[in-house]
Amino acid sequence: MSKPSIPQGTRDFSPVVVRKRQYIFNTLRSIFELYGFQPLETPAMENLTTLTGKYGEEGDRLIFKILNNGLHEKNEAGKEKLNTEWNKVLSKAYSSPEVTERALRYDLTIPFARYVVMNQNDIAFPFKRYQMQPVWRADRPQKGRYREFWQCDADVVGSTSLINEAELLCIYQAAFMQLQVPVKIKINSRKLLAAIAELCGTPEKMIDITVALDKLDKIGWDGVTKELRERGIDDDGINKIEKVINVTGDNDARLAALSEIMKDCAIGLEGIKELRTSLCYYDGLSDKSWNGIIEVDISLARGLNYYTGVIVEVVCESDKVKMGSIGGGGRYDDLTGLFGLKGLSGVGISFGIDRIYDVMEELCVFPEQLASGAKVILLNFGGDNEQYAISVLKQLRTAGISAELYPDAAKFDKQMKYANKRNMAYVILPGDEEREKGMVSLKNFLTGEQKMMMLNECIGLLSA
RNA sequence: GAGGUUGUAGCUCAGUUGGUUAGAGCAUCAGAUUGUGGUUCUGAGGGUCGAGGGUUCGAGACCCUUCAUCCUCCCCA
Repeated sequence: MSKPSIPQGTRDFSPVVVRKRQYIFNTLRSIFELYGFQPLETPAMENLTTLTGKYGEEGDRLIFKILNNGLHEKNEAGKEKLNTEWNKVLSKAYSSPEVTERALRYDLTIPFARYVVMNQNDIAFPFKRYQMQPVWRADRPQKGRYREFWQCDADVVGSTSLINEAELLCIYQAAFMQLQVPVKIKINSRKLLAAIAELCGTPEKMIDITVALDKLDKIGWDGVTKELRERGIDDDGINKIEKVINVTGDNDARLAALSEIMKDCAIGLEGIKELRTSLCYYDGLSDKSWNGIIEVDISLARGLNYYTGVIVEVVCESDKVKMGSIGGGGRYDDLTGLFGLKGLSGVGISFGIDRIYDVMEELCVFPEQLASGAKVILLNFGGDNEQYAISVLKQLRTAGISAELYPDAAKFDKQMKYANKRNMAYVILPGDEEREKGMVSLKNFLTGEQKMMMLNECIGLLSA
């Protein structure tokens, strides 16, 4: 049995799918450029030491490691050493430079931080970059989760201004407006979550509280209560958290109510002030014709530990589609500190390309013309007619018309069927009669209409 | 890391309590049709039933092992 296959959790993208994906990429790219972001690409592989320890214990296990080449060339002593190291690698989540020194990138953020640190002398800060590349995780694939998937990030480093937060919100707005995906943008601040932990009298349990709160959508308040208890929060604390997450009304009302609850908590007030300022800048920058909403959501936590300020998440708001988060991001105060460059603040957002694709497919919002391929095909009647077809083909392409010639003088029926399957808009039939008259017959494949005409007229028609 | 699902033609899948030579649709190729496509009609090719072992007179079906696959939990995007 030698049926071909592809590795688990990877996908082929057929022509139509690639066109649709490129439509998403192109849309996002043009928006990033409009906002002054610059493109960046980094290698598929990084040094393993760059990646390990950055994603937590769980994350480290999911890094795809690349086997060193030249493993067989060791001398006797080397072989023995390699053998012991190899066994260690096999027995647990462990890595050894003897066996592996490189790994596939796990996300775009750490390579970006690495790039910034390496090029700090050349970069003009604040540095705004966007990056759209595949990343790899040795995770167990399941629905909507792959071992190779694309991330699309936009970050600003080297500025603490909340104008950046507002601009990133605008980018989200513009992107989902253009892609015609109805969304809600949820916004919160890690400082408010820290304030909650402080209110509970357990500031050191902020991570526990955020992890539990993050599940509110999934497991409901009862589930969260249970989880909070397990994580060592007392009833008094839980009551306070309940009070905070039950704050309702529009964003102004929510923030006002929160500042009342947190009036004695400096970090909470700071978080509220930041949210107010960000939303104020956003108000000045945003497109008022957008019909989505931005909502302050105190239960929004985001999994990643490195966020320190404002955090956002985008969820699809259509009745027709059930989909979780399709984007998210936030501010992180010291990401480059991991590589020795301290005090550089950054804020970034990410688009979940694969999920956005699924949502758009479900909502049927891809432009229709993406489906068609080349515009016109010339049938091949062989002999002199083939020569004639080639001269016509050349003139069409010179005129900028996407055209192709059926390469073999196959049966007429077969060529027509091919044209049909390829979704061609037009067919040109350069046969004996056309060649002798120096004309072409152009058939509109949608209407079935066919007419013999001069090539110039044909080019004019196809250029329209 | 834990639990479950499914492996039969290129693709999607039928296949009865275990019973002769394993089927269908789609796709491919040929013909009806030598310059008019999507619809028809006729015919053809194509399978070590994921792999290995076992039970049986007899296994695609039952048992064991193994590999692959998809899904759920954990975690994440």
